[in-house]
Amino acid sequence: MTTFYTEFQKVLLSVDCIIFGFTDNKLKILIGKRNMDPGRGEWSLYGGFVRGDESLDEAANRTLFELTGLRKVFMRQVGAFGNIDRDPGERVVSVAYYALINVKDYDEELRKQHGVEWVDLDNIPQMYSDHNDMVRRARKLMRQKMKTEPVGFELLPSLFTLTQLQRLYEAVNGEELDKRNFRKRIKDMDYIEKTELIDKKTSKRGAALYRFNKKAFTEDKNFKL
Amino acid sequence: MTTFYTEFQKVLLSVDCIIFGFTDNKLKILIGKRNMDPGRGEWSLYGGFVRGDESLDEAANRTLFELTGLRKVFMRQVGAFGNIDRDPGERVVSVAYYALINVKDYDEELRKQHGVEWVDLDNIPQMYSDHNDMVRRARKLMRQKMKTEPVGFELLPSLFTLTQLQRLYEAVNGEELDKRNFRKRIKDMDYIEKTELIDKKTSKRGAALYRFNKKAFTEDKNFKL
DNA sequence: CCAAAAGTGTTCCGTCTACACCCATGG
DNA sequence: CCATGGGTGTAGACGGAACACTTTTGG
Repeated sequence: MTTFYTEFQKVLLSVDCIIFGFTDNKLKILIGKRNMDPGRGEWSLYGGFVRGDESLDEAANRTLFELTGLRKVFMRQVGAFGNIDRDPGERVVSVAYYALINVKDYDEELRKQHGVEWVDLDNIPQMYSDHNDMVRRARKLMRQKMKTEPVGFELLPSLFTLTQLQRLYEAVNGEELDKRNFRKRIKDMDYIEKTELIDKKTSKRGAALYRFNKKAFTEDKNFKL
Repeated sequence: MTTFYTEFQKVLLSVDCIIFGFTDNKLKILIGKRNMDPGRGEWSLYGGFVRGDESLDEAANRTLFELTGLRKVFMRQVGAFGNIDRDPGERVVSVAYYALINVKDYDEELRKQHGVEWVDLDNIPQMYSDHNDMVRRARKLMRQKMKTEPVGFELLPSLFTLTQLQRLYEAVNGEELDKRNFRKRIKDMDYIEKTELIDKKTSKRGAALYRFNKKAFTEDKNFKL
């Protein structure tokens, strides 16, 4: 391979993952304490370096897989973070990605092994470098996406109750929603299908379980929640 | 400076600018033919490499300045583009930025010297590498921004007529708007101020010139157009 | 039998949309 | 005097918001 651009400085590239989950009616992200220098011991997003044989998206997916063992996760780029001194060592530019996962799909043992935990989005500690900025921007994008595209289901089990779904949207929007209005809107979406199954865990009466039918949802339908 | 991360490959970083302008009632972007290898002669965005002593935002602003001589331009990051083979030479990861400028602020001589031209957004030729993707994503973000924040004025002279403003929004939305409804909405925005000045260039009767008062606009006002 | 969550419609109000005519002036 | 773009109000449709009671059943 010929070297065309010799006169410019090269930099290290990393990816950092903002991994959203939903438990106890709250939005959370996965963070842990750094176990390497620089910044050892500080709270931090999970990340990794981009290898020469992979694209940025691939690096992000691989990194997420390393941490969670999950594939085919919904992921989107947040953006590149490239302030000169963002990393106290040498220059590292990082590309942040956010991911939406169902908390129950993440094995608790594996989570502990990696030393990461679910932290309430409204209670994020001071983190290493510019990681708080990354989370802020990721959250904004995620919220936007949730409003206009049916991606919330990525945060729930494949079968869910309408109350669960409502609590999720309440957590995202940061405000309570009217139950009847919410359910009315859901009823209009034929790709959110009621099943015959009943969930008895959360109430004595039992709540109908619903399922998101990805195939029935086509892009042209305009989603609003 | 200590080298902490030795085992990872470094890459070249560039920025590419999607520079939006508005003339002849159409949205345009500035593109030119590449005058360097690889890809010499192909249509391309204007870009440059990121130096060791500047952040990504600074690199983007510097690059835009080199091309246009303009400072303090509205610019936003589009994202990082990092497919392995996006550059036929060695690996280059590029961070795209979009900018909104008033076409008349860009000196025609300077433009010609750089060999770039205003090309209709709906008529973009095949471009070098992934530049068409960058434009697509930039356009999406720009459209989104224009709908929810008062940034359209960046594309217009500081004094403008309501018809100009309407044509701009029509170009962005890709559909005609009702004149009376449009003007009604504008009237409700007290930070779009009518001046005593009259523009006689576009009509015999003359049209009132308006001005956007940045100070009068506060973030809490929710903008919708 | 009662506590606790599930489930279900209607009315009201504000917002958006559709729509047509007069005005001022330069050529 | 007429062609051209500038400027103005109202009525009807639609969609979103507010709101309370009945059902089921495990303990």
